[in-house]
Amino acid sequence: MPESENPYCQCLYYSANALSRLITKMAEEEFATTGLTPSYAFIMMSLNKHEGLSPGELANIMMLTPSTITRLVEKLEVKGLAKRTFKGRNTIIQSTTKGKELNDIILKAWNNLFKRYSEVLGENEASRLTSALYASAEKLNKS
Amino acid sequence: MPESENPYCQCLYYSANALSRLITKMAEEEFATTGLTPSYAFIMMSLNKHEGLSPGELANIMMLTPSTITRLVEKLEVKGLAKRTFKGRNTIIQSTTKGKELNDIILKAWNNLFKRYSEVLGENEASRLTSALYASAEKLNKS
DNA sequence: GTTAATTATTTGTATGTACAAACATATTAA
DNA sequence: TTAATATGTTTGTACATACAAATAATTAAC
Repeated sequence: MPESENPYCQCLYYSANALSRLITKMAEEEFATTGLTPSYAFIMMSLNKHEGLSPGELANIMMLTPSTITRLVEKLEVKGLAKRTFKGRNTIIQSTTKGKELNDIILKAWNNLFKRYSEVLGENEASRLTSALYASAEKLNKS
Repeated sequence: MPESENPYCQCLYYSANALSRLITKMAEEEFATTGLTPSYAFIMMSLNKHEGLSPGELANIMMLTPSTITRLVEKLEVKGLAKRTFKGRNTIIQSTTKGKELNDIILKAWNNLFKRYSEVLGENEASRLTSALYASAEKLNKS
């Protein structure tokens, strides 16, 4: 639909969600090689980078809520990619051997995703858009 | 988290989704006065503007799938805000009197949403970001 | 040292969204 | 005119995510 015909195109809520759905679909396609959907893949990347993270830390990194992290990690445990150890009121989440073995494939998929949307949007435009999005998310997060 | 510390801030998937969740939350707060969540409010605005839309048309306007539209409209029917009439394989969705009465409140909420995020991001920056998002969504949609 | 307040995590429940399959109708081709 | 194909919509099912409440554990206050 051409911009002039869409009454919602000047609404940040509408446009941000439209883009989010499209890029999520593309990410799902690219991460399919890993057997994971993007959220899970991002958590695995974090766990493979840092040896032991709490749900709270992971929630911060991912900009998700702790309860969502719990839900996602439960499923990674079932797949044998992550494990939790409970210590008092704290939980430590770690990648398993199987999880670490996945890392290269995940990074490759992530890179393919980057290349794919950069081809559609142009590398500079994609980069500019991403920075602007992240900066705005930071501002909204703090407001 | 400062940009330099976040390894995902240069990923469009990550940033777009982070922003999407934040702006959706803000929109939910602003549209709360209407008794509707943002998606429903947008559908009502469309129905109040065009006298009779098919699920397919509505899906196009909203950049959602027809099945999602069916689901949303079913609930608007339960609330007495919309009604469907079936004609052959086609469906026509219309706003009810009760739905039309909501229009002013919805438009006011939408305007408040605009003002609120413009205050946080700056009106120019918000406007630029929205245009860039919409343009990119269009490109991805066609690719 | 016991009580109160705070913090970290998980659970119950709800919601928006999509995909694939199922229907139902319309259109085209033989 | 029947058979084959295409189109529009709805249903079954699944998933990521969040909120509010429940747990559990730590820290602070008296």
